[in-house]
Amino acid sequence: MVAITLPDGSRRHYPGPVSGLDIARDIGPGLAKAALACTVDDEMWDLTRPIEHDATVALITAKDEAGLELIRHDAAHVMAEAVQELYPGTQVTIGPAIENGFYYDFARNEPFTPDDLERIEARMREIVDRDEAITREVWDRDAAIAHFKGLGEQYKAEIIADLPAGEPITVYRQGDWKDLCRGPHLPSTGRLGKAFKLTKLAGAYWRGDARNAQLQRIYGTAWATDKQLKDYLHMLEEAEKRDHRRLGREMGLFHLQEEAQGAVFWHPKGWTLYRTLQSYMRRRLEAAEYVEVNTPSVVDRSLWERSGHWAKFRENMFTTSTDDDRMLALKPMNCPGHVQIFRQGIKSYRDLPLRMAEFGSCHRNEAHGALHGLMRVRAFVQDDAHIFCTEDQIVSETRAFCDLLKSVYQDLGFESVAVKFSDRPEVRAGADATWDKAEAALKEATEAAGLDWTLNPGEGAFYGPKLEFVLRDAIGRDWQCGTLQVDFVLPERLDAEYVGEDGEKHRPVMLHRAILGTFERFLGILIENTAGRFPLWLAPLQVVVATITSDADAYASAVVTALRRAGLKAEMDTRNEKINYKVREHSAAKVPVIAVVGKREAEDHTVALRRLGGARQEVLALEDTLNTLKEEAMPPDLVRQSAEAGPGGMDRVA
RNA sequence: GCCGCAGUAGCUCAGCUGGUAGAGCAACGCAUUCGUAAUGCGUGGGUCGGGGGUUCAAGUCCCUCCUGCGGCACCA
Repeated sequence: MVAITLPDGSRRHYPGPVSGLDIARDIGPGLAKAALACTVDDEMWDLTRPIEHDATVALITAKDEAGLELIRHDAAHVMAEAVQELYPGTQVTIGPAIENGFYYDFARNEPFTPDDLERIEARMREIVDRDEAITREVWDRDAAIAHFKGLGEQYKAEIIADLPAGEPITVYRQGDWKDLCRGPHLPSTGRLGKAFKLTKLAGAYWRGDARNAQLQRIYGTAWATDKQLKDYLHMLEEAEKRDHRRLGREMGLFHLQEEAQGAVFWHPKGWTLYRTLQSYMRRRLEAAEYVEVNTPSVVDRSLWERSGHWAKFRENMFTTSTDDDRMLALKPMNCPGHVQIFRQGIKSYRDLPLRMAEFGSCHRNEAHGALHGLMRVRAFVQDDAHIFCTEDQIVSETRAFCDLLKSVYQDLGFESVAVKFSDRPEVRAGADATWDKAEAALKEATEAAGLDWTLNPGEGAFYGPKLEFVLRDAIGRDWQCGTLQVDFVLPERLDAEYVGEDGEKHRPVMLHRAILGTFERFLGILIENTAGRFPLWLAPLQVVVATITSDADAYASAVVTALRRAGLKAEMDTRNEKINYKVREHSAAKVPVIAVVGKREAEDHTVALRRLGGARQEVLALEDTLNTLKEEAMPPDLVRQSAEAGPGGMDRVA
């Protein structure tokens, strides 16, 4: 007897071994048709694999996230089968499901071309039509190695040889094709459906190691239904329109050119945006009791040798030399400079925590292939700061930092942030007890700030654990922006010390931290996140006053002057064009507010306001317009400040 | 840095198997004074990414370098 418990708690009894498919049929033909796999005691199983003991079983369909993952994984297998049919001699390696799709890495001497993708996709559809049964087989390890070696599949043989002893070696057979795979899989290739598409071709190193051979990776996307596929492709097209490189050009924010690879030419509007964000950050840091400093950009090699950068970071540093042969380097980070300031004079425990901020211009010679618009540049400015504190202050400082970060992100429109917690790596400096303390402090503080985090095991810096705050760009790529790193090493190397309560000298701990990360990257993300429709307080051009006919030119000029006096960034459009044309153009340029003035407005001293994205207008008296827009354009931190000041403190009550 | 793809006017792109560059938008000029997402007509604009080669002839074919794009590796 086998007793099967279903998710709703009901129980079914079977005389002998039973498969997920049997159970599904038992429940109903609809489910039998929809079921793709099942979970047996929370472990994913093939639908046809016999269950021999009492278990809790849940059936998985394409509506489940797990079902979609199965579809994607099968798509990878079907693609591999198609590739091996079309291009004999190609070796298969690995092919997992990923977010939105799948890939498979192949080893083949000839490169695949975009035309090949079409052929492969067509063959995949044939394989789906063949509806080959997919069956699971457990093999003997040596037999499996011999089998794949015999086929010339060196990579597969290597994978099997590296599997931990005791792990069952499962081979999945679909038609005449076999692949080593942990599974599970769909019952047959027909179940995959045809809502898939091969999307891109790329190189990828075997086992992700640049010292290994480079394989050819084919990416695809796969979905349960054609509609889902269509929606996804549409979403990608839409996302492309908000690419910050495109919007940067269209909106006249910045440009890049080959003579200064990886460095940004900020145009007036872009630089206004940049400065607005920087002013905001500066106010936030000041309010959080940071002090701001500025340290040299070009620094003698000897300092970098002492800090350890010369040994660890040399490849990424730009260097220059003087006539007397001194070797200098452009700073890639601000930290050594900050320690130099800390070291001036004697510091007491009373000076700690000392929060030292700098919007310092840094340069790193990033690998050519790593450059990417504003997201990965060679010249950048961080909202950088180093907190010199005692070990006992790590918790409170981290907590304060997480709170500040959360508040800043919220102000800038990011409600949820992915937080990665990277703990001790194998090779590290510092005693285990110190690491225990630092890791516990980081965790506690992150949770106290209400941030959800995931563990990134062993990925911490050699000098301490770190938090990474990751934001996502328009097409789903993740970029690390904020960070907090606990550092026990640099104060030691650069000999930072303070006098404690006990009168003895002690080493401070350094917390390296940034919220935005770099202004460049953050602005790239911000442009994509807002699709260029910045909130009024950030918009580099807030209002355009557009005239209907030249009769209103003088009044328009008065309105612009009044707006500017009220602190708004306003421009005037008195061109001899129709109002339709002007509205269209400024809307396309994503100007948040268009103030239309014609004869009527000039006579009544009013303004017809049109908001970006809205189709309606509201006619307001000029005075009201000024007050309304002034309020709306107030940066969020100042809004809070004036609210705290209470009624009468300032105009605005949030 | 590695693999693949691409580079034609400010932008988006066309230019078949080699015969000497084209459209739309933008810009500029003229006309139009108009009530909320494109007024009409006209004009100018290109060493076809750089260099080399093949050819009577190269945007088109070959080599090479540069840059960009998509991944991979890297991201202290």
